[in-house]
This record gives sequence, structure tokens and C-alpha cells, in this order.
Amino acid sequence: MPDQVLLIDDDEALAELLAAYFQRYELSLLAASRPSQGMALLRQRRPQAVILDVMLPEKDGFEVCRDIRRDSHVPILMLTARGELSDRVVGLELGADDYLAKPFEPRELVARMQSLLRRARLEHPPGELLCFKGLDFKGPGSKGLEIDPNLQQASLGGRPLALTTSEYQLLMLLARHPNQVLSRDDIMQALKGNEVEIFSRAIDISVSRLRQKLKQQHGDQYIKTVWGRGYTFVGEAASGAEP
Amino acid sequence: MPDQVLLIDDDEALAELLAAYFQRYELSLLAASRPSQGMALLRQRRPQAVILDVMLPEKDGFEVCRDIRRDSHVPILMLTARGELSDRVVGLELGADDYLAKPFEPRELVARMQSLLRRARLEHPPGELLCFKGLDFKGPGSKGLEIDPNLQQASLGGRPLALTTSEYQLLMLLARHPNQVLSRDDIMQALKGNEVEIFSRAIDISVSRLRQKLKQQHGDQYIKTVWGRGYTFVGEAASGAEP
DNA sequence: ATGGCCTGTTACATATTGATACATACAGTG
DNA sequence: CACTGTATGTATCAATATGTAACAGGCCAT
Repeated sequence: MPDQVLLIDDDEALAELLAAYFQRYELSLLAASRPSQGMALLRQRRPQAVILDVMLPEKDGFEVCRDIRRDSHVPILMLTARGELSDRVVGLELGADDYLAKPFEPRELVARMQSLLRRARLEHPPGELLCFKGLDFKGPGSKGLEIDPNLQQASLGGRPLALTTSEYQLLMLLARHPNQVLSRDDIMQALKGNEVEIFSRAIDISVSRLRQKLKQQHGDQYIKTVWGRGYTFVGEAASGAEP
Repeated sequence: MPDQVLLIDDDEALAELLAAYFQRYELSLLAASRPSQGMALLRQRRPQAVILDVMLPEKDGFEVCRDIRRDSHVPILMLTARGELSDRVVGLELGADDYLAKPFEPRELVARMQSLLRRARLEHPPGELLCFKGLDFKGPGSKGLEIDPNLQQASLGGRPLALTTSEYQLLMLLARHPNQVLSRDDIMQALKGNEVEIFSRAIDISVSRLRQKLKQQHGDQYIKTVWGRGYTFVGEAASGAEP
């Protein structure tokens, strides 16, 4: 079953062109020329991704993006006017996942769309619980760290952690790559998307906050700093249920 | 014996170019133009690393990457389309170890490959605890030196050591080559890569600091100096868990 | 608007690392 | 053995990287 992509753009010619193009890559295109129609299709057909033009009748693409984000995490690729970098920044903040400046090569759109779809599929390993052994060898009752992607909920030693969204995402990212160094850049890319400031301590701060919440009476931590390179999650995977 | 690297890419010209280039750096190249061929070579020849293009016939590089990861930890360097940062994210999810955007300088590919190979040589098979008998024969309670690659944690006499990243790496390197002289150059290569000053006392200083942290009341030390040649780790391996 | 939460920035405290400098150890010389 | 040139040990300093408290702006639900 091919992935379905919803295009919201009033350019009918583009819609036809893309529909033909997408077929070659086993993608099926749903086209909506107006936002209201797009939102309706989104609810009815549940596409795997959305392509959203910035210039639209009724309301602009940013508002539509925000509307979509209110009740869906569907990947959104925005078509921005040529090189409007500020558009990209705004879009980012509203939750878009990628951008492409008009005019573009259809091939590039397909490539980026495939990339988005891949990412989305990867990020939704349905229901798989991530478990790691406890680090404090003294306490026998400790159940270690558990991350539940369904509930977006992590718990330590059986007690739920009150993590914010970004803290949860950071923990998830790290935990899915145990014993692997992730550079600040990698983390930025994964969490924030492409357009990011080179110099920022944002990641350090997030890690610091996450560590504090993960630190119950342990001296030890799941997140280790690799000086000059980045951060690493250390932890032995534990099978779902405890013996 | 040179390291063998497997290239999976349908660009024959690139394969030839790289083969010639690699020779100069004592690397040998195995080329496969299709994923199926690549997987076969991977099983037969057991290369030390893999270079994987994203755009491939049959199936894309991401899928191949995932396939490889199903039964191998071999280091993978992915060649991504220009600037596709989201590809980088996806690759990360799938377990690739490094990325390079096309087009690239062959020299850069070689550099990154050497870095990957070095890292792979340094790394210990996951999960295996390195244990050495205690050196102080007076104290019977001593549990000696233990290095846990999972937790990136070394402990002496049962007490965890507070080692910095580079101290831990140095200890790991030495301990993985017990009773073998490692020159300062070897150590530099292994820990820092090629981009280092020829003449530097950095290693001596690191060894000095590591020795201080390893020196609990012992007069004796795990790390011996071999005058004019380098350093050696002396220690009798002890079986994994002690009662 | 108001207040609370989330998140990034600024600013400063610490930690890590390598260079310099000097003390000491070693090997070779007479 | 004393002397010399070189290698090594390590204290101290400086540059850079990281940790985190305090602050501020944005967003959201009243």
C-alpha cells in the first residue's frame, strides 16, 4: 500500500504534475486547493504526510500549519517563496518538518518527501517499550528506566517522570542510541530540524534539566558527557518484563 | 595487513577512483554496485567498514543500512545527497556511524574512514567486562581493576573511579593491549586521530593523571613506562565476576 | 490581560585538556 | 665514578568545553 501525501496548494497544474511524478515513486497524491478542503481531507483520509504551500487563499500556510499541528503530528513539508529564510524560521516554530523553496525540482520534492516518510515510519515503532536496567546497584527494588512511546511517558524505578515534550524527545533520542556518541549537532538536527543556530547551548541546558529529573538518589547517570564530542546514553537494555 | 573497506555504490567511476586513492593510504577497497552483491561480499569477506550510497538500485541506502545492522556492527559511512540533513537524522536512527555529502573530496572520505576504523579498533565488544587482578598482595579484599564498557566506568577495588573521557579511553586502550608496548604515537593515533602535533607531551601528562587516579595505597602501578619506547599495561586478567 | 509553564539566552562556576617549565631518571661517555 | 644529553614525571598555567542558576520571552489556558 503506497503512502498517501496530501498537497494543499491552489496551483492545479502543479498538482497534476506532482500526481504523475509521485506515481513513479509509489506515492499517491491527494490534492486540495483550499485550506478548508485540505483540513477536511486530512481528517477523512489520514495521509502519511502533507505538502503545504505558503501562499494560499483563505489563510496563509503558517496558519494552516498551526491548525494542523493542533491535533496531528503528521509530517509537514512547506513550500516557501524563494529563499525566504524568515519563512523557514517561522515555519519551524510552527512545527513544520521540512521546507523547499519554489521553484523546485520535482525529483527533489520526492526525495525530501521520502526522507520525511522514512523518518515518520521510524519514529513510530508502535508500542515498543524501551527498558534499561537500574544503575544503582545498592537498591534491589529499582526497576530502572522505562520509556513508553505510546504514552510519551518515561518512568524511573517504577515512578513516572514529569518530563516536558522536548525532554522526553531528547531522552528518547539518546536512549535509542545507547553507547553511541551523539554530537550536539546530531541532537539539534534530530530534535529541531534543519535550520538551527550553530552556536547555542540549548542542548547542554536540556541535558542538564533532563539529568536533574533522572537523578534520583543515584550519583550515577544514564547520560554521559563525551568531552569535545557530545553525549552518550549508557545503559544495559533490559527485556520488557523483570524477572 | 591493510584494512578492507566495502563500497556499495553503482557509480563505477567513483569505485575506480577510490580504489586508487585508498591504495595510497594502505586501505583496500571492495566494490559492489548493487545491494545484493554488497551483502554477499559483506558476508564472504568481512570488511572492516562499509561505505554506503543513499541512491542505489534495488533499494535505497537506508534499507540496506538497516539490513546490515540486523546482523553486524561493522562501521558504516553513508554518502548522502547534497546537504540532506534530514537524511543524516534518518541514518542515525538506522545505525550509520558517519555521513558525507556528495560531492566530496576523496581526501575527506579517507580521513573519515580512518577515523571510523580507528574507533572500531579501539572499541571493545559491547557487554564484555574487562577485569584485572589487584596488584596489592597485602590487601585480600581488593577486587582489582574492572572496566565496564557498557557504563563507561572503571572501578578499582570495588570503588568507582572518576575518570574523564580521555582518561577512560586511555585506560581502555592500554588495558586492551596488556603486556604490550604502545608507543606515544600509537596512543595518539588511537585516541586523537591523525590531526595531531608530532611532538607533544600530551600523552605523558594524561598517563601521569591516570596513574594518580589509579594509585590507591599501592606503590605498584598498572601502567609501566618502557624507557624510550612507550607505555605498557601490566596486569593479570581475572575472570569476569568475583564473589 | 494574567499567570503559569516551557524553552532558550546570558553569565558565571567548574572541568578538561594541552603547553610550558622545571625536576628527576636513564643511558652513554670519558 | 662524574658528566652530559635526552627522556620522562608532574606542577602550574591558559584556553576551551561543559554545568547550571537566573533571567526573559513566547505560548497557552484561564
